[in-house]
Amino acid sequence: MAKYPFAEIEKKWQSRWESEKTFRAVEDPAFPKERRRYVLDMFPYPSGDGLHVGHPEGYTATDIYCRYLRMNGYNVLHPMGFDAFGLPAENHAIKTGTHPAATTHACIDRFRAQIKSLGFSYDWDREIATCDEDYYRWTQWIFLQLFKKGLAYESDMPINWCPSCKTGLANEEVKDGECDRCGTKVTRKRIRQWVLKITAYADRLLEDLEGLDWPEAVKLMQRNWIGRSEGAEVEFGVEGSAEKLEVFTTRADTLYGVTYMVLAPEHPLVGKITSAAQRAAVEAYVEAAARKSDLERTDLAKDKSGVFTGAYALNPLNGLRVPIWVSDYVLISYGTGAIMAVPAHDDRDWDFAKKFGLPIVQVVASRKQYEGGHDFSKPPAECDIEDGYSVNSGEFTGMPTEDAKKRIIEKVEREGLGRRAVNYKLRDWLFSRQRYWGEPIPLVHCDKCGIVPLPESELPLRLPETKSYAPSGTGESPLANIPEWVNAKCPKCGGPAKRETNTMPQWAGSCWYFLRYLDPKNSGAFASDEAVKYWMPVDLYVGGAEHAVLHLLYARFWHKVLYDIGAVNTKEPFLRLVNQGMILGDDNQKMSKSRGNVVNPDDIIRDFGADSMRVYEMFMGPLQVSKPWATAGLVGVSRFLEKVWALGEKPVAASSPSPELAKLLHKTIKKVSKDTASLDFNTAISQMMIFCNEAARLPELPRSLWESFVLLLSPYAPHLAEELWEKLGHGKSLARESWPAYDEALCADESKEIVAQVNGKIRERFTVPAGTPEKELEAMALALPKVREWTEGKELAKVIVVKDKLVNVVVKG
RNA sequence: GCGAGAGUGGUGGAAUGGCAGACACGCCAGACUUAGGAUCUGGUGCCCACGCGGCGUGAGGGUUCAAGUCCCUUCUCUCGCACCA
Repeated sequence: MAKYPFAEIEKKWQSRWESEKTFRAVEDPAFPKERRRYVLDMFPYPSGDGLHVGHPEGYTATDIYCRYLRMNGYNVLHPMGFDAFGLPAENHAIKTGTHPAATTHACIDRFRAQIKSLGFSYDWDREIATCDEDYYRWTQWIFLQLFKKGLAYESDMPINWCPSCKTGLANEEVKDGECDRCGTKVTRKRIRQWVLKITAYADRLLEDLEGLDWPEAVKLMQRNWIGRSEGAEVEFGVEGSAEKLEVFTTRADTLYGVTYMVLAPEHPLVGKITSAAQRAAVEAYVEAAARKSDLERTDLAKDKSGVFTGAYALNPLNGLRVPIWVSDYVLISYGTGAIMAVPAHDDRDWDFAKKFGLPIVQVVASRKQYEGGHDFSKPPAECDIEDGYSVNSGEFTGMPTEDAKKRIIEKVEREGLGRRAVNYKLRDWLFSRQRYWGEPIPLVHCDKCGIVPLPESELPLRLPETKSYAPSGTGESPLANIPEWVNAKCPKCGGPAKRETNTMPQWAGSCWYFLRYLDPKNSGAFASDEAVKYWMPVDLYVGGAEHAVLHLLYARFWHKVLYDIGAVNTKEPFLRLVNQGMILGDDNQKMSKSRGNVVNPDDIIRDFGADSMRVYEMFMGPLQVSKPWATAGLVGVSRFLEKVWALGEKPVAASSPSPELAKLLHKTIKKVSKDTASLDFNTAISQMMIFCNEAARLPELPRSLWESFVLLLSPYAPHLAEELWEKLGHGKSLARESWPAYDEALCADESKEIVAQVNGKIRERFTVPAGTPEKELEAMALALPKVREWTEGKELAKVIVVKDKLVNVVVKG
């Protein structure tokens, strides 16, 4: 049998789809809202390496789903674009002097061609690239809205600095103390930065997760990242000083157990309260801590360090005098940067107290201890962080932890010593990068007027041309070296002003790209209200799990801001999220150049065709799990498509199929429909293989049977299916043909094989008409020779009958 | 350390609490051929005194007439977080 001419067929149909604009999406009001779907892929960063077999996995999944939806009468928006600002192009520019735009556009062209070679049904008229002026104009516009709402501010807090990328990083971009991008150890650096107040949206970002159809794991990661915790801020007096020491605690019930206080080394009070005797030691400690990177600070987590300040704090509840220490186990960036230490009920405080010989007082007891008359005047044997009953706690002694918390906070509030408070792990988003290849931040610094936003009419603020892309060396972006660009007029007073030289991080463009697809050519707005209303929100968003917090949290934040200013109509951008699993190398390891296990989609398409590539990637296993690539497995899928092609060469008959085959067809339609709708593509393909194996036995194919099958196959192997459809005499693409319907009655078997079990073990099988009553099944089973053999001489305890399935005879003895 | 998920043939993987291993790869045998990753037919979890008997879903318990599936304990792997008071 000749290999089917996939190369020819695929080229033919791809160019036909393109010239006929088969997959153009139009905002046709004839489709009611519930008949519209927005199906989105996470757009790629077009790297110089080209497409990876991991990319087409998600893209194939959404493509199959979209094709299925169209055939089921949905109007589908399915766009593709490019996340095009980013460091690799800039680094290449530094080395070679090539403009990053040139590099990027070359990469985009390559990516686009590769993506097109897989025959995806994108509406290419809506393609966008985040580095295009026409696109980043609106990224800048959104930034200005954030600025105007007071959600963007300058700060020169110490930031995470990647010495290799020569740029600041958001907390989310630091993994294990290393740069998320290049793996370089992150250090700390103080430079002026732009920061977005994402924390102002913390509660909403948390609450609105509830209604989303997202993987629980991703929601959990976001919840943990936001890290909301409820507690109280309590003020401690400082002995011999007017200063107040404020701490945040979630365990107000342990206030009587405070035996010392700890300030973060960066805490402003450190310098003020340190005694003369301790000053030298404290200063040395603070300096040493400042020199440590975040990684070093967490590396030393096991072994606590610290210095006594010589000062004492006064417990607001019991007046007890406790020493104030400085230690880097307290973080300046969380809560108030100071803690009340309760070593009896906090592991970290326990370790610290043990190391420095500080007192430990038990104030919470387990029920057992409490009722057993335990002696609470002695220090406890171990640290216990569980809830229980308050002890050694004055008027609160005896209360369960929950009550004690509430009552103590009430008392603290009543007496003006503190207040109920909520804290978040989430920090504001470090939004500026000291790089060239990103969106310029559309602000100027004017001596007279301060920070002034550019008028919206002056957008886009274009990146200037330059010869040198190298960082300025001062930690500022290369833009700072271009005086013609930096020196500008203040839009407010007309006086001299300097442009902001920081650029935006790569996340900026991807925060809203799904909105630009709605109306990509609009020059008066990022998208028209009509387009937003027509398509939003995104019904299905498919992409890698690596974006679980970063991109998805940032995009949600921007979307909420846009919602607040009335620019979009939904609180959340992505209704349903699916993470495709990673495709590993055939050695079960992550694909990487250094391991030499990378598979190039171009090679696969050349040797086996795009349809084989598509079907194989879907046949490997469930979309959501990681699975290793096996070219041997691909061969199996390729053979399947060859077999389909061979079927297409059989004569087509007007006859109707045999009842058995008709039944198989209807079962196949049912299973493929259900599994495609639920993205269970692997089992849908398996069912089509079963159908083909049967159909291959026929000398000729009944037309109705074969046409239905070709339509079922078309979302999976669209080129092959189109060709077969044409061979069947149809002049038009099958992309908008109706999806085959199945007859439920025809799916049911009229006879069933019943399993006869004795004590749960299968002893015999027999066939009966479907729907045979339980009573009859029982009688038939009991009469079987094998069953009689195993039940002989034993007492019949009971018989369980499951209609159309089994009879289980339970005997004793 | 904490949190989440996953462990099924030689391999990828199927199984509303009801026949474990669909489909595919690989392998074995045969047919047709004589080499462009061919096609077709049959077989293929393990053990066995091969009697259609026994054992089998990481391990150990439990619930149930019936457990890969539900519950408890435990081990291993993957991912995420990691002094967040």
